[in-house]
Amino acid sequence: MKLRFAPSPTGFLHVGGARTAIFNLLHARRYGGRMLLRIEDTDVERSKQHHAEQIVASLQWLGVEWDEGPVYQSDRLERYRERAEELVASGKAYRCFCTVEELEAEREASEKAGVPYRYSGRCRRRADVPSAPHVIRFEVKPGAIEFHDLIRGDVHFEGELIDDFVLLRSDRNPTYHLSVVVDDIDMEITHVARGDDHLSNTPKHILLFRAFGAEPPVFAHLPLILGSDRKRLSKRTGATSAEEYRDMGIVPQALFNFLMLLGWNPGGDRELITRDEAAHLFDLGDVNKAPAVFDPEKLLWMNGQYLMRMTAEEILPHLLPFLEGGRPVRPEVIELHKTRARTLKELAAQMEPFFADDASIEYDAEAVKKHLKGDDLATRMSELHEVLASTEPFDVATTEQALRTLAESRGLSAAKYIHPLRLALTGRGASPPIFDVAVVLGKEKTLRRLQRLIAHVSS
RNA sequence: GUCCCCAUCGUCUAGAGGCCCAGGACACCGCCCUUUCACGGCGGCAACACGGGUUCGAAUCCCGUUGGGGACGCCA
Repeated sequence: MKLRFAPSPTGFLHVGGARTAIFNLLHARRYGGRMLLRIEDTDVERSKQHHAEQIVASLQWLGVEWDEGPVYQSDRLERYRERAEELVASGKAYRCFCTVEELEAEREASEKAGVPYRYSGRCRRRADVPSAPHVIRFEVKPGAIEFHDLIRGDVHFEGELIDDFVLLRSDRNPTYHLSVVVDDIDMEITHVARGDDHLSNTPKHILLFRAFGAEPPVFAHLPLILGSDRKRLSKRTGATSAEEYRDMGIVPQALFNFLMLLGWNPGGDRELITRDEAAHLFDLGDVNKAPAVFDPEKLLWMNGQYLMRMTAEEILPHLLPFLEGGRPVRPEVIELHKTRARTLKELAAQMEPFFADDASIEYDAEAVKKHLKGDDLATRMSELHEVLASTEPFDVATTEQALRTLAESRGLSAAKYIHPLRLALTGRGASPPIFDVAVVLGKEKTLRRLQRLIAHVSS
């Protein structure tokens, strides 16, 4: 068994493409098959090398591995020409000398007449004049074309409704139909899992496989991923590329997991599942037929679930790009925040107070209004400073005990000390448990920041 | 327009004739935990598009309607 993911390098890795890659990989892994990465760059106008590189990088980031490739179709142009000529020689394809202008005129005329356009086939019997510019077209014979799709079931098309499609363009470069089929034969692909949008191309491909005397592979057409507008996911309704999700702080494992669940589920009520676990359960035949709407909100939730389950060491390499100037981060700081963030970006922002200079802590206006009040505030904080200064050891239990004892001795609630202390240490109204914060910050910084708050409220 | 496909809570889905007056998850709303914020726990809101069949019995099978999507390139 051998599967392939075959993106065309005309842009970034689209999440729809990413899911196709994931499903191909999972099916291959499940059945001990191989996975090929093939770059379909036969459209010289639109294909760009840097896009190919970005796609490769995105797949690596996502954790989609391949056993062969990447193979570039642009390296195999001669092979496609050769095979197209074979079909001409055997009478299954013919040279068409119609110009693009002529064809456009025909198309327009049909549209005006309100009849579905099909190429007239008028070049079919034309004598060979190979020196003049021409394309090579495949002759589609009437008759039903049927195939079994792993996801769609039995599908059938009428040959009468299929155009004589172009195999080789006038610039001698192959079209998608030719290169895909030639490659799938040469590379011994057994299963083709691709987007639904290719369903209507499949009968053409089957005809080509047969014309080449090859057995068509098993097909599986994946339903599309829709945006919240229920149309093909597009920029209009949100981020569409894997890169964008990486840049907003989504961890690759979470995106992989989320995408995998669009149209498939591992059974039970399980939702959090790793790539390697899914590799034991996945089957293309279990994929849903209906298209799925991409819900960014749920992806965020899932990312949060991954963050809190990952160790600080696992998070760190992903987090680094979100930290200013590659600052050193202690694992304890990550541990303190990872259950509170849904993205790496949020995580980095929440960790800010731990990197900041004591002098650069800014007090959140709303929190100030709420917690920095009372005539005795300065006194309270001074006493707290005094108590904490003599607290030994400076650990969570001891500092907490010290603060509570002080509060009790003054007949005040602990909150009267805790909230201002949080403001002093983080500048914010919300943070991880304050004694954890103090301990991770260390006695020195804690006292300095508290001192600074006292100065602030005394002035 | 022509061809093809799809149809369970707002969203992702479970469901392959009786186990379902439909289960889980996200989101939302309560409550609990917590003198913050999260996490977590408990509870709530919320769906079988519609109409005909078939059957003792239909979310599940068939037909139609409606709605949605995709494809109709010398793009992939």
